[in-house]
Amino acid sequence: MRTISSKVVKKCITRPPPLLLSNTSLTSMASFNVPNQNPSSLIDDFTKFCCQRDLPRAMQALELMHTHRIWADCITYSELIKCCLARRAIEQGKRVHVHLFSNGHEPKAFLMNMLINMYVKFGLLKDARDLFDKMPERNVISWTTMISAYASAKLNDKALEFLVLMLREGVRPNMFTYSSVLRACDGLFNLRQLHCCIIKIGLDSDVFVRSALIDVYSRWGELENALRVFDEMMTGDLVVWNSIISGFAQNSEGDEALGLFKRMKRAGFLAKQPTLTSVLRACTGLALLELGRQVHVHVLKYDQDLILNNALLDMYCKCGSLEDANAVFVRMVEKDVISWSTMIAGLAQNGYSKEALKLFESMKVSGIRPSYITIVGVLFACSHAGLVEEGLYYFHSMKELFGIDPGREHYGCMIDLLGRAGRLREAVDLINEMECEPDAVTWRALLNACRVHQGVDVAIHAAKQILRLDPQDAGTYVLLSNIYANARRWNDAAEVRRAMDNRGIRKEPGCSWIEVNKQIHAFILGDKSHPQVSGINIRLNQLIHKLMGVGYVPDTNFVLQDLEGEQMQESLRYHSEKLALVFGLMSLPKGQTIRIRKNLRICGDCHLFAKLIAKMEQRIIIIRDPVRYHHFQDGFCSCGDFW
DNA sequence: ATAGGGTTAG
Repeated sequence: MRTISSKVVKKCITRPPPLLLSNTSLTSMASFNVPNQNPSSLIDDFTKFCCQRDLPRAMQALELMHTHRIWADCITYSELIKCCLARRAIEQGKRVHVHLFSNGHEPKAFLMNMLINMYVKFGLLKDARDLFDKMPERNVISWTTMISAYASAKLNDKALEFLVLMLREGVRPNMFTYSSVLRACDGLFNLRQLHCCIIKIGLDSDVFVRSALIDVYSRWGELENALRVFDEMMTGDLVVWNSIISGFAQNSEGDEALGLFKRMKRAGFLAKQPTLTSVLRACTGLALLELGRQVHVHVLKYDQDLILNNALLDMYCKCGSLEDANAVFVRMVEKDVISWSTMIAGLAQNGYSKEALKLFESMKVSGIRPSYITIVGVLFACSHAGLVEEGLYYFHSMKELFGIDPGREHYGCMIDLLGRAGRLREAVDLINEMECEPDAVTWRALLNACRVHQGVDVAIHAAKQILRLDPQDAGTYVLLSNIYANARRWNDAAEVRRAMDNRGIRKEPGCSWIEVNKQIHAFILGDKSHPQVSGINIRLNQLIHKLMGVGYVPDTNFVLQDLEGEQMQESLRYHSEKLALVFGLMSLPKGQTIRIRKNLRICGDCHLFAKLIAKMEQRIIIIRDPVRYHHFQDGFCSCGDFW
C-alpha cells in the first residue's frame, strides 16, 4: 500500500466514513468501473491523474469520490481546474465546481478565485459573477479577476464601478488591479485620476502598469504623456518598448516610432513580432519601401506569423509594390480575413480593380467569410474602376450574401461610385436614405464626386455639411471659397475666407517625400531649403518647356480639381510632387522606379505632368496620395484618370 | 489564484 501524505489524511478524516475497500488502484480498475475503492488510494489516483493532467481519468476519479463523499486537498483541485482551463473543458469545470460545493461548507477563497477565473476565461461572465457574489470574503484577487473580466469584455463602466466598490469594501488594489482597470478607461478624465492614484501609492514603477498607462495615453492621442511615462522607466522592458513604439505607429507618427525603434536596438533589446509589426506599420505610413524591405529580412525569422505577414502585405501594398505583396501572399500558409481584405484593398487602391474583384472571388472559394472591411475594399474597387453595376449588386446584396449591414464606409464608396458615373442625383438620394447619420467623411465623398461632374449646388451643400461637422477642415474652406469664386459669388467667397481666418485655420502646405540613397527628401510648397533647389527648378522649367512643345498645356482650371489649394496660377509649376519628381529624375539611376508620397491629393495638372514625363523619360512613376496610388507608365495612369 | 505589446477601410 502506498503512503498517503498527512495532509490528505487530515482532509479525509473530516469526511463521512469510507466504504468497504479493496486495494486495487483505479488505473487497473478503469475498465471494470466498479466503485469499491479504498478512499486513500482513490485520492492518490486522483492526485496522480491531476498532476499528469490526465483529465478523463481525473474526472472519473472525481465522480467516484463524489459518490463516496470523499474530498481531496485544495492543491489537487487547483491542478484539476488548471487542467480544465487548459483543455477548455467547460462541462468538466462545472462538475468540479459542483463537487467542491457539495461538502457542506465553502471552498477556500483561492479555489473560489480559481473557479471565478475559470468561468471568466470560458466567457461565462454571469457564472463568474454569481460565484463572486457568493463569496463571503473577497480578496484583492477576486476583485481583480472580475475587473479584468469586465475590462476584456469592454464593459468599461462595470470595471470602473467594481474598482469603486472594492475600495469601499476596504480592499486595496495592487498593480494587477490597476493594469487591468486602466484598459477600461473610457476617457482622459478617468485616466488622469487613475494615474494620480497610481503615483500616490507608488505603483507607477511596475512595468505592467507602465505599459498599460502608455497604451491608454496613446489610445487617447496623448503621446507626450505616453512618452513621459516611458521615459521615467529605469529598468527597461521589452513590452514597454513595444507599447511606446506601437503608440506612435498607430497614431501615424511613423518618424517617432522609427526613432524609438533605433533607441530600442541601441539599448540592446531584440525586436520580436509585435515590435516588427509596429515598425512595418510605421514604414507603411511613411511609404518607406526600402526600410520595409530591410524589416522583411527580420520577419523571415518568424516565417509564418500571421499578423506579421499581414502587416508585411499591407506595407508592400501601401508602398506601391504589388509584386512583393503578391509574393508574400502566395507564400503565406495561413491566410485570414485580414490577409484577404488587405490584398483586395491594396489592389484596388493601386488601380487594379479587376484583379481585386477576382481575388474576392477566390476568397469566397477559399471559404473565408468576408467582413465589413472586405466589402469596403470590394466597393472601393468597383468605384475606382467605374464598375457601377457590379458595385450596386454587391451593395444591395451584401446583407443577404454575407450578413453585413451597409455602414458609413459602404455608403461612402457608393456615393463615390455614383458620383463618378455622373449619377450625382442618385448619390444624393443615397446619402438621404442612410440609416446612420452621415459624417464628415461621407460628405467629403459627395463633395469629391462633384469634382468630376461639376455639381456646384451639391458641392456647396456638401462643403457646408463638412464644415458643420469638422470646422477645422482647411481644405474644404479653400475649396468652398474657390467654388464661390468660380460662380462669381465674390461676397460668399470672401466670407468663407473670413470665417477661416477668424478661426485661425491655415491650409497645410503641400508636401512630397522621396527616398534617395536611404535618405528621405522632403519638398514643401514654397520652401526653398532643399540644397539642390535651383538645379531642380532649372530642370523643371526645361521639362515643362519641352512638354509644351509636344502640346502640354498647364491645367489651370483647378477650381473643383486642385485640392492642394490656394496657389496662384504660376505656382502650380512648383507643386511639391513636381519638385520631388524632377529630383527623382535627376538622382535615381535610369530605369529605376520613382516613388513619391504626398500629404494632399494630387492635382489635375501634376497628374497630367507625371503621365507625360513617364512617357517622355521612359520611367515608371508611383505617386501615393492620402487616398490612393497612381502608377504612371508610358503616358497612362493606373487610376484611369479617375481619383 | 489576479495584469502587458502586433494586422485590414475611412
